[in-house]
Amino acid sequence: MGKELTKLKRRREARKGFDDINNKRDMFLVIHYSCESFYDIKDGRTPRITSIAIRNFSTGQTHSFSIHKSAEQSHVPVEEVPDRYDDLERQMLNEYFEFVKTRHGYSFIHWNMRDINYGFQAIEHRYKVLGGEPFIIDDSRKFDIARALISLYGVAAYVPHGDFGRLHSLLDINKITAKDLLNGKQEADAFDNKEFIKLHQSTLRKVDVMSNILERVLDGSLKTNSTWMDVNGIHPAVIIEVVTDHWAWSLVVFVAGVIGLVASLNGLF
DNA sequence: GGAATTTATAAGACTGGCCA
DNA sequence: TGGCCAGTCTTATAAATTCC
Repeated sequence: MGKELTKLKRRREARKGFDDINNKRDMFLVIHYSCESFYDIKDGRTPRITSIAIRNFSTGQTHSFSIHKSAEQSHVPVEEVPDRYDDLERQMLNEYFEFVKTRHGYSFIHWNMRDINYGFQAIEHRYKVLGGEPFIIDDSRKFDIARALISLYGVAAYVPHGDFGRLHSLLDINKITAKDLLNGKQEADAFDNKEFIKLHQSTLRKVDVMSNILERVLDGSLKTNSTWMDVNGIHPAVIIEVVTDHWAWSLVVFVAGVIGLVASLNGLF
């Protein structure tokens, strides 16, 4: 299969994924989380999780888990939070995994949460480090909206990466207000400055804007830099590959060959 | 800002058809 | 049969992408 056809296939799969979400909106949860900077850790441990937000795509009800919330529940003053990071992070992740465990049949819509560096595996790993036994969400219940958008609109065309990632660029293009929303660097700085409420609000805001973007994809109103041809996968190369790859084309060539052979034999005899 | 992963491109190896 | 050429496939490398 040619590369244009592969892209076309991915586009169809992404579209099907979005259709599934649209048909079962109440069974999808939008998830995002914040953590320490990936780069500033010197002792080799993985970055701490600072807050997690999970929003029901249908109802908009949002559950959140954060270090500062855990601190408040345990009556730990903000200035003492760094000394109690392990306890508070563990408490937050206890709540998170209890929540996830009770969401049978739900699927999770996420933005690039796909590896041990940043993703579900990273959260599970942190919980293990803190002595917990994580509940593993099956990969079939995860939908990476960032990848799906690339499949749907094209990797190069749809939105620039910009200084703060594609999510921020997408918000700019669609004029979605980014109030309270921090970029990665700002989130890392907020953690260093113990601004946990800011971090929490940013995470909540991100699941909100992800829902907003998803809603626009489903109703077809999302603005991107992609052309109509990019979105619909109509290019001369695609047409050529469809024609040459399709079994019907082979059949046509075969029949034409037989007819030609018969005609030439008739000419001989 | 770091590093792993993904994607795109280039280069080389291989295969099959054609012709002398 | 051997050499040449074109097309295809595989591998290697480079560039882009990604998260906080």
